[in-house]
Amino acid sequence: MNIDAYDCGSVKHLSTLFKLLAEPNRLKILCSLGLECRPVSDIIESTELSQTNVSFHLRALREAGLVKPERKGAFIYYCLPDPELLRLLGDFRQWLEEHQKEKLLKKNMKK
Amino acid sequence: MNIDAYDCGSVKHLSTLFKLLAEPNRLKILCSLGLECRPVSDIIESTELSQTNVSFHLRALREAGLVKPERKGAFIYYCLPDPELLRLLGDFRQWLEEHQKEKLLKKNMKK
DNA sequence: CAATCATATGCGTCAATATTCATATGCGTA
DNA sequence: TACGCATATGAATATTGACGCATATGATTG
Repeated sequence: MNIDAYDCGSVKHLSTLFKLLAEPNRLKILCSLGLECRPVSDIIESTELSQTNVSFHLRALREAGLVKPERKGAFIYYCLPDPELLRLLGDFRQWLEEHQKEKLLKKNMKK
Repeated sequence: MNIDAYDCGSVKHLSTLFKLLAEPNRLKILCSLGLECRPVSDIIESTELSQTNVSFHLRALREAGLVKPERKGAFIYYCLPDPELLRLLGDFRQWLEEHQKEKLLKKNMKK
């Protein structure tokens, strides 16, 4: 690997994390949770996904520790154990917005 | 969508970005570039991937605007148009390290 | 122009992942 | 206990994405 290559740490672990975040419905779920804890039924309603599908994605997020389940009676509430993740998502979102402005700018300038 | 749901902006665009970053070899390429501009042959050498494969991933990154090609004679140099992306990767990496110490991502790591 | 080097692209294949349907499990209440 | 609601899981299918091979394109040099 090249001398001044940037150290991304464990590429494998990073990509595992990104893979989880790369699924639109999983992102939707994370965003619909926000900083609150919500029962699965809420998530199903706000994301408009099938129960099976929500459960499937929640499992992936849960096993990765990105969401934490907590039983309350018949319901299971899910929440983010670390809201810092939302900040990171926000950073990316902001970068993306700026980045796309530039891209549009370049496109328009060429014509 | 719920009232206090977190606004992740366009989930579709975000997930497209994460999908690009979720591929280990693409991450490798980005990291091997670092802040420098390098010809494809360099990338092939430092990542130890096949020429076809590097070209394949470079195309994806290029079309998303994550890398920028620049012809110099027979060579095509690639670089990050915005080094800020490396900072974001670094943030994630750091977040990951802190959470690794706890119990996060335990199952996905074994692979 | 021919030969060669650097890089890109079309195509086929294979593996991984998302989605649905049907069904199971766990909890609260009558 | 039996029943209904909330959530999870297994099997089957559909979709996506990575990779290699062969070949094409575009630039350099003789």
